[in-house]
Amino acid sequence: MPTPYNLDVHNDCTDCNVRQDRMFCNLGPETLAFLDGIKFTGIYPKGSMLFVEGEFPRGVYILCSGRVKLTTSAEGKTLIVKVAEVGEILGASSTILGKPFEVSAETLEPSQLNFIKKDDFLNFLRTHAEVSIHTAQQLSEKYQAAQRDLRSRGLSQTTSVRFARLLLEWCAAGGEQTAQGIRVPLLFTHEEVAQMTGTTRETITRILSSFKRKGLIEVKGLSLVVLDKSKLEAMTAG
Amino acid sequence: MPTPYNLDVHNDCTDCNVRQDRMFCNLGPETLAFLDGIKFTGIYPKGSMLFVEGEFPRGVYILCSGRVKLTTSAEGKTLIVKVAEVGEILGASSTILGKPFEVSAETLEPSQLNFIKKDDFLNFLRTHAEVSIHTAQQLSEKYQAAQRDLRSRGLSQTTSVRFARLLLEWCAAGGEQTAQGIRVPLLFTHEEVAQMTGTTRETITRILSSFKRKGLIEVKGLSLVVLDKSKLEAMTAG
DNA sequence: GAAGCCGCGTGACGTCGGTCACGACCAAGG
DNA sequence: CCTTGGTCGTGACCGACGTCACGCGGCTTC
Repeated sequence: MPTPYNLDVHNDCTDCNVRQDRMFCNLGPETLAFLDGIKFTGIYPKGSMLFVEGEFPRGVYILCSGRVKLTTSAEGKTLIVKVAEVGEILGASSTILGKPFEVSAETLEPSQLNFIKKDDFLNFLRTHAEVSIHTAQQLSEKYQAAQRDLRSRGLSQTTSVRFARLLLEWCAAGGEQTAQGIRVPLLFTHEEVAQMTGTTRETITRILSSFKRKGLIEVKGLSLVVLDKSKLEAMTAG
Repeated sequence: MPTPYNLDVHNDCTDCNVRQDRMFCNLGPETLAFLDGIKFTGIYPKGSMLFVEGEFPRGVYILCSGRVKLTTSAEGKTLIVKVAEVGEILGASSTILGKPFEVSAETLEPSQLNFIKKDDFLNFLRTHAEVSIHTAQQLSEKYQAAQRDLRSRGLSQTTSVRFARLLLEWCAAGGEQTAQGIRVPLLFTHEEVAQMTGTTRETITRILSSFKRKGLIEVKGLSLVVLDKSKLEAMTAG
């Protein structure tokens, strides 16, 4: 059966095959059935704004497939806080606190998300301890990730180090070991990378050339090869 | 009855008078009684290390009175991530995830904390939905605070702006309105302020003098008077 | 009172990186 | 064919801030 955007749609949380450890939707059968009753499944094209910074939350989204970038902006500049992965819950902290969103969420590719209305979600938390705990786990992970980012920003002054760290994250997430080194796909433009590391496009271009000159990396078409991972790691440590 | 460090000790959570909205320990009577059964009250002098970055969590602490600073360090430098207030729970995210602490916690003054062992805490979460929800709320607030910090660091390049933001936070938290302006106590050394804003002691000294020269603030002994709050706000916005 | 130590003020210097400006390259589309 | 728009590369400039160095005042400790 053809689906919009060639997306593999999961209609039923109960027999969803992508549920795994630590994902929000990895719940017991009774709880999943309840979830099926309150969720609204939606398919979104690339570039959809799920919610915008400053807006009051109407509910939470669970990312079933695709990628979503979380950003915050001021005076023209944008900072990409995080790129959410499958299984994450988006907007939970704001919904729980009833405070405006502190980030905006935009799909980077066609994505499937389940929406849960605010009151349904809060009630879901109250009545299912399991869900509260999963939510607490997700929030803990987000908190720790933010913490690591803060640390990286606050303690390592140079942009090169932060970029090296980002490269290593890419290796860990989507790296493919080859003879020459680890190949990672280039999923972002220099501009976007700049927004992730909190710098400018020009600086990213310059750091890339400097890394190439030093023999740390190589760019081959649409992918990047990390030639000397250990040197990158040495940079981020020292 | 004299107590160590002249601290007003709360032995019994059930009739504790400092519980308020949004604090972790603001719970129903049955839940509080349960909490009383699993907690260990401790009094700590100034400078006690409650836990250290990298260590595996043995449990969580609830701050009953006093102030605790949360820090992270690398290569000699230290970043003060946050100063915890009464009612906060410390170490929750690491304990929930079973991952090592990503920050260190040190008392800034004599403080009372209740300790809950890891297994007791996790069981407390599972059996009391109310507690899970409170924990999720606390984590949401910490997450949002970290988010705001990240935003401030990533989008506003100048240190003056971040310092202005910190000043405004102090006004909101412990400010006292007077004829000339808002008086806030100077609770930290320049070095500590530098560690909060991610800069050096010298820079803080210079920014302070520059703010004085511009007529924004005045230092009177052990307190600081904000003369022109609106100008500070204008800085942080633009 | 002398000798520390600690927190603070300030000057000189170097550098990382933001800003501006311009040109090359590639795709889409009239 | 030429235009338009987006991404990438690179050079020139300069301002903010980290680093080093030193002096000063106050506080403990002997």
